[in-house]
Amino acid sequence: MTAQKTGSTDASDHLVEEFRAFLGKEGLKATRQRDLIVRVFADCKDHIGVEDLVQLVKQQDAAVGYATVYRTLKLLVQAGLASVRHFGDGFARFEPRHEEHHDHMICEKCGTIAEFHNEKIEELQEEVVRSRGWTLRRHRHELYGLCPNCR
Amino acid sequence: MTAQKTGSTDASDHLVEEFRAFLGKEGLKATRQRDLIVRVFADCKDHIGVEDLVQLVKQQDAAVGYATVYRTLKLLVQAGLASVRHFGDGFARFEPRHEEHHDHMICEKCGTIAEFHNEKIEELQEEVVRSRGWTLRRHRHELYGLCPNCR
DNA sequence: TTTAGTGCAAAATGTTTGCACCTCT
DNA sequence: AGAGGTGCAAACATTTTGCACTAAA
Repeated sequence: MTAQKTGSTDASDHLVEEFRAFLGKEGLKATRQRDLIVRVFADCKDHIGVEDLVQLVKQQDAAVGYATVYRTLKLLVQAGLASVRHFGDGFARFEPRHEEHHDHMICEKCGTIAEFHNEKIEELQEEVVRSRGWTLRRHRHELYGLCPNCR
Repeated sequence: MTAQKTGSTDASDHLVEEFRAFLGKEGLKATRQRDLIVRVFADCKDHIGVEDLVQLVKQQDAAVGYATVYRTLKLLVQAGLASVRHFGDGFARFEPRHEEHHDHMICEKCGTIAEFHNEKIEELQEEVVRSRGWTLRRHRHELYGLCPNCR
């Protein structure tokens, strides 16, 4: 085998597996680059931007280009294995899809991103939507403020 | 006077007034273009994109350029008279600042945008943030789904 | 061997900016 | 007169795409 597997973990192996399954099902091909990108993506911190991800990937294979990373992330999202977020700073952030849904708190000073979940809010959202005759498919709920360190 | 005032309303006159006050206070100048842009902005439907706004403005003065519209909107936001929203479709939407805060419901099929407000959700947000030692400055809460017509 | 993927560079998109000229104050 | 504004086109930043070449299946 020629592909390196530096930094592989259970989590990344698992995501690579799932992604390969998706590719197979869709008649798409598994490639060295896709495996690498997905593995790096699975192991890095959440809410990573493409720029940062490319840097990490290039540490293991300098030949991988932006286009491939963009294309792979798009496929991951289509596969339901990742989700995109736009926090209004101009570029997209990606995170592996978590089992449990969560929303985000963003520190406007240091940029820290934390996660939160509140079941009551989720229920109220449903209620708001239903009472107006709409159907809820997804939502985005972001709280911007100052984290404990920056207050 | 040379500036046209087609379509002027109480609402638009009021916003123009406020904006002029802001400009004066900041040592900036009131201009024909700024008046026009603000007037059109105040009278059109909420959540307008720059593209659409430019079209409306050009109907009254074809010489006004994109740059001026962008610059004026930025000033309006700085003045606290308008706010920007990014709904993830790539371009910014603007709306005049309302007295009462509200959030948005977006139809994923026809693009309709409705507004909602739920005080209980607002309180729960505050609680989430406070319990983690954060301070809430602003938030974004968007519900994506299907409107009654598109279900 | 056929179909899809890759890397590059060019294009596209939404937004900002440099500059010569114009216009408020 | 002088500070600031405008319109244009060029610059930007992020993301997408066309194409010749390469690699899975």
